[in-house]
Amino acid sequence: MAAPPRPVPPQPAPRRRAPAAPLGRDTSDVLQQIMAITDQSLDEAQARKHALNCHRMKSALFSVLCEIKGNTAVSIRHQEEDPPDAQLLRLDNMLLAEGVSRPEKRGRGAAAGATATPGGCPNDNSIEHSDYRAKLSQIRQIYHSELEKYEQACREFTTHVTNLLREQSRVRPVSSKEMEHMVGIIHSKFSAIQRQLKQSTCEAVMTLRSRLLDARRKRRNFSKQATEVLNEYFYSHLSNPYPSEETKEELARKGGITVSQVSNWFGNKRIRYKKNTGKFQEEATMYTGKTSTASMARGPGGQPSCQSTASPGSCGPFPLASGGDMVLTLRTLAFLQPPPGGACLQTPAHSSWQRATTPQPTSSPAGDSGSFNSDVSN
DNA sequence: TGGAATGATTACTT
DNA sequence: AAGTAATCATTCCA
Repeated sequence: MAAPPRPVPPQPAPRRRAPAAPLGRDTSDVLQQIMAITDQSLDEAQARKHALNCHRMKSALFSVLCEIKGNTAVSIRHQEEDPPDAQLLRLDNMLLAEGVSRPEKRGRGAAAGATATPGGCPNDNSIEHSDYRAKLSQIRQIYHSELEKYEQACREFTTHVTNLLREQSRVRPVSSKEMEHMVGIIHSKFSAIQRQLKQSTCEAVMTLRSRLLDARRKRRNFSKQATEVLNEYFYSHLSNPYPSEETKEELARKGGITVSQVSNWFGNKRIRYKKNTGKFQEEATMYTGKTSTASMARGPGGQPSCQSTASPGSCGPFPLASGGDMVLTLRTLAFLQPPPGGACLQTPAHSSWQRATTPQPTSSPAGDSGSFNSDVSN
């Protein structure tokens, strides 16, 4: 087998001294002049450039440069298509989702955040998120103006470089591929800047979100209506303050809050009540008075949604401090007679709650030793 | 302005 | 999965 042809070593680019044989003295001079341009001032260079353009050997020089270029075969590093950058894609998606990268639209903006934020009535959301929307709008404006600036600068610089290359192409061979390559480099540099812009915009949006949309930070006290509804249920089911899912839904609807807020409220209430029963006596009295009045007005069985009444023999832990609950007391008395077998027909009360809230004689500010612990719904 | 009240979150238990 | 207990973060009020 014949040995593969040895690659021809690239000829060194002509430096100060031109190859003597094929080129004459004129050409050598011209080349020297070209090389010297880099050491000259701008004005000198311009003058020299003009002189070169008008030089009688210009076309000869051009063809020589073409030949040299052909031989040295300066390969334009093939600019492989960048694979779609995952991080850039994420940034773009996020900016799109936040309504930053799309043109501003009325009423949009924080919608994603608003729907994700639990709690509060819808009005609250719109009021609280208006601040967010305003700030997001500012971010959007800055983002777009910066983006526009970068694009403008990119266009100008590309034009400038292209013109420069076109002009140079009069004295040296510049292929369209080279031009494209150069333009590609410029674009990739500018897109790096744009990525930076996108990154910082995303960070700004994230900060804004956490500052203005974080549910815990935007805590609002429930409306009086909601608190009343919840307290009424709580104190009227003191022996077993564990509303069912359906009841929670109903309470949520009545109070204009979410089911999870109802759950949170009952969780907090149970804990805090258990921890400091005495502190809640006044409140308990108030609500048990209210609900008993209401139930008297409604008559027996007036609370269809309250299915988790205390079971007989596991009466509510607290004495009814207020008067006006004669009916309740009598009803409670009735419950003191355990049914045959003593079985609980109702939802089983949570034993831990009952254990923990077993009435302590000292915890009753009313000191009414004659009254019975009662769940008013009984 | 400080402390109490309160809604939400989190780690853990049942 | 629902509840408890501790804690956080915010709001309210004297």
